[in-house]
Amino acid sequence: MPFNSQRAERRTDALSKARIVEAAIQILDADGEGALTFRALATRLATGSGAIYWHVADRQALLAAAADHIIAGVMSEVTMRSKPQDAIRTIALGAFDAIYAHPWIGAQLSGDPWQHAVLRIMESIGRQVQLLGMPEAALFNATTALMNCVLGVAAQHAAAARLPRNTERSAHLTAIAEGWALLDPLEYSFVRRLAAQLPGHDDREQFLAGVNLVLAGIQSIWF
Amino acid sequence: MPFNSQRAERRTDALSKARIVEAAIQILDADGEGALTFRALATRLATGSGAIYWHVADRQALLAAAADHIIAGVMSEVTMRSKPQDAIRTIALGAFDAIYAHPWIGAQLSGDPWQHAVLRIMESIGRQVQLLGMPEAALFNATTALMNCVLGVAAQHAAAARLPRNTERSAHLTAIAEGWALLDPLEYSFVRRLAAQLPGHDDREQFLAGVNLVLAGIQSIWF
DNA sequence: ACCTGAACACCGTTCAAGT
DNA sequence: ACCTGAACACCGTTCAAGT
Repeated sequence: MPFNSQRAERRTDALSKARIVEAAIQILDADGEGALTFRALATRLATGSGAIYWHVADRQALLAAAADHIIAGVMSEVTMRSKPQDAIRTIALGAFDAIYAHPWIGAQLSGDPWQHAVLRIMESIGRQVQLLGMPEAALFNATTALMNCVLGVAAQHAAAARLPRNTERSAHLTAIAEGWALLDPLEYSFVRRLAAQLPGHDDREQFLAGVNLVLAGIQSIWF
Repeated sequence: MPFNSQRAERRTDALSKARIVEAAIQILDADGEGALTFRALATRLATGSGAIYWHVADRQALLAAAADHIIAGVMSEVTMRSKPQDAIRTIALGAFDAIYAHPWIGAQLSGDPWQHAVLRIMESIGRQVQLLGMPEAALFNATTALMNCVLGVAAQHAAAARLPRNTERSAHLTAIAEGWALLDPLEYSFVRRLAAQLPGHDDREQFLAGVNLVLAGIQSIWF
């Protein structure tokens, strides 16, 4: 019993949205999106599965909160002193690294680009786009185009996010590469040509090239 | 009994992958991705739920086949006589229209960008990019950037795809707009500025502007 | 206010049994 | 070869009952 009943006794192990989200992230990182069940989560938190619903609306909200928690951390770390183009690259790479480190975020972001985590990224990027000083109507287009780079990598990692572990994920990638090699050489000449380039290819570099391509487009259209 | 036993008697209602995919598309179009269950599909096909597994590996393969069926139709309709930039716009708009008409395709494409339907689009776009005559190493970047536009709209429609009907989808959009209006004006100044622009905004035009932005970037970097 | 955990209403997938 | 449909092993979510 607390001797001061005005300040509620808070047990260290009391349930809270923050603790639930933290546990969810651990499960997601360790075993992928499929492993996040309310039963598994309840077991990890040593509680009943129904208790989670007191703090979180449903599974979708839980995933959104988990993604938002990580994206919020990444976006708050980004400090801006450089010129807008560099800042945009930094923000985009921050999002890329978050998706790369937590593939389930890829599935989550690309599965619902209206969720809070995506808005956070868009706000960060959009502010820098504003600084470029283009006409109002163009802001939307430019920011969306940059967001597409982020949603693109998000999608690329979405499928892998459902697999449980890194070892199985690399197997998944080689399976994809093999699938490409089996495509009809005439009907899929271009894809096969890309497939040949795939082994020595750096995801992050490729992502940055995409961002730079959009930035170049912005530059050439409005400046 | 067929009087000619060499040519197999084919009952009009015989099960086949094509018929299954067709029925699946009807369900998906009518009631969204959530409505596509093997039980519902079996009922519509007047068969047992297990029978479907004889023709389709699993639910994921069924969705991929459904998406591929529609994308294949769209891509084969695209005839190319114009210059590559125009052809790219035509292909991209074809993909856009398919996603717009069948939002579940959005969820499907963005959920797994290594599936066949996506490769189809990439092949079509990539061939035109080749015609632009840029260096080999740049082909990958340019095509991926254009694919990002497609995956971007795909993602934008992914969330709506889970809702059942058009009426509920428009309610979903206004709910999103209201959510944006409630965001902290200081922390989300940019997003709120965009939200104001949202009502009089044309998705298709916006999409095309994104494609043009990337095309302009390609032009300015390599030509 | 917050937590418990059994119960409900579903799923995808499998498989012995049929034709 | 192809189909049937009950059975299995799960889910998310609810809710009466507890503290």
